[in-house]
Amino acid sequence: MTAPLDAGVFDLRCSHRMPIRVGDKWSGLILRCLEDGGRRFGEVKAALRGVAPKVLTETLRAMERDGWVTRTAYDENPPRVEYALTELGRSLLGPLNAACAWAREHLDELPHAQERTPTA
Amino acid sequence: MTAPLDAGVFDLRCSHRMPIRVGDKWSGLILRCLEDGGRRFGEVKAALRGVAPKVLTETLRAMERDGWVTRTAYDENPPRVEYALTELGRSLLGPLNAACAWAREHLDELPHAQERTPTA
DNA sequence: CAGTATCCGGTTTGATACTG
DNA sequence: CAGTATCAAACCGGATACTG
Repeated sequence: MTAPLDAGVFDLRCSHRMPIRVGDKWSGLILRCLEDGGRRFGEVKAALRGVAPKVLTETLRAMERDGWVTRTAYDENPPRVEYALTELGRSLLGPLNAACAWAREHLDELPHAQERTPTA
Repeated sequence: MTAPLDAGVFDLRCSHRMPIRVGDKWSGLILRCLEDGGRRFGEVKAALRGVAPKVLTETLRAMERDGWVTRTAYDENPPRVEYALTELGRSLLGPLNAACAWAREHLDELPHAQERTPTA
């Protein structure tokens, strides 16, 4: 099992707000959540502070449909479900890192960086 | 003056629909419009077939505020306005190209590529 | 725990017509 | 030509409560 996700993970890896995003509001962040290994629904939800369970489910299902993540449900009680990146999903980390690198380098040049929509 | 924009430009450079986008719906496309030099409002509008003038204006103004493009109005009649990339805006082409490269390479692996929301 | 079911509000995008 | 004004719709994204 991988280390628990630090709640401040996104502040550490790359700036939270960026002018480039993957798909919808949460997909890029979820990619980051899963890059070190499979995570449970609750883990991802906790890392994405504030996301509604409905929205998280929708996003994860969309990513599953697109072949970026796998969903594995274990028949236990209480239930346990694990999400993990596919090879395809992992390949998205390349362009995502390029975007994060750009943000780290140029974010301070954006006059209105603080008001932009939240992204990955 | 640069060559007129081919109406099919986006089909040639990289696939029109991508899982990564810049900012809002049109910003990435506009970046592509301007990468070969300044363009007039009407040129960009024609290349982005179907965009409402209101939306295009809003998007261009937002990009201007963020320091990605410059707007130059010539006091002529009929009026002429030119939009061009700044150095900062040009630097976005790096990550954008990384995203386009990803799309070219993996788009056929996306089960639902056709139904995704339009992006850059 | 891992979701569904509802309801809801705001932002985003658009169609259309008009103007300096 | 390069926009603005107005109106309308769609589309997220979210709050909250509930369930196997």
